[in-house]
Amino acid sequence: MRPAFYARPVVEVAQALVGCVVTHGECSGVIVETEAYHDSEPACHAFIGLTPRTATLFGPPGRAYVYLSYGMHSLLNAVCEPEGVGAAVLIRALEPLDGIELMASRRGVDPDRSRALCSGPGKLTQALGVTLAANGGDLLGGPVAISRRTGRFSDPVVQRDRRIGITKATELPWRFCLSGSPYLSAPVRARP
DNA sequence: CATGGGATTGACT
DNA sequence: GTCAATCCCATGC
Repeated sequence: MRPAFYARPVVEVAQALVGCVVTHGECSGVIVETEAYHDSEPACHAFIGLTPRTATLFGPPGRAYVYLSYGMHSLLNAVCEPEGVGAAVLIRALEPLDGIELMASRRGVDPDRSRALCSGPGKLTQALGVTLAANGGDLLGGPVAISRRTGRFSDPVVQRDRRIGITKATELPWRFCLSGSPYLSAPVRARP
């Protein structure tokens, strides 16, 4: 992935990340679901401005923004847009690729139930072993890395939907899913 | 320093 | 469908 990939409008990057591969150690998976967040809308942590918590979001693009949700789940984001703009793409679900045994053991589920491994933003970080320590790391070459589309994910069909689990700016269609994937955190909603 | 709110998940009715 | 676990951090006194 080139550095300029992330220095674009966050909604564009969110769509472009579907089909890319996230790797941490021996574990990896194909991104099948993302959401975009931007400091211009209140669902984004960066909406409140620059604070210690949001510093990573306003920093250079191509870094990992990892934060703790509900006191127990680490959520992985890719920081986007030029430095000074607070924007990131939340990685919401993966199709498991490598290290499935290890991911299953971290998740405490049967390895045969591969759809239970990474079908949610909290699940995938637990499966990959990503913690708050990854916050601020370089996604191009860091411990947590994202690489470009290959094979059958080279030219994915991506569906748009509204974002999940938020209470503000719920009308924005900033969720992106790999069409027909059985590894999503939730089905794409029917068109209104 | 005390308080309250989550970009979630899994267990349970 | 409902609900609690659990903790970082922003805010307010």
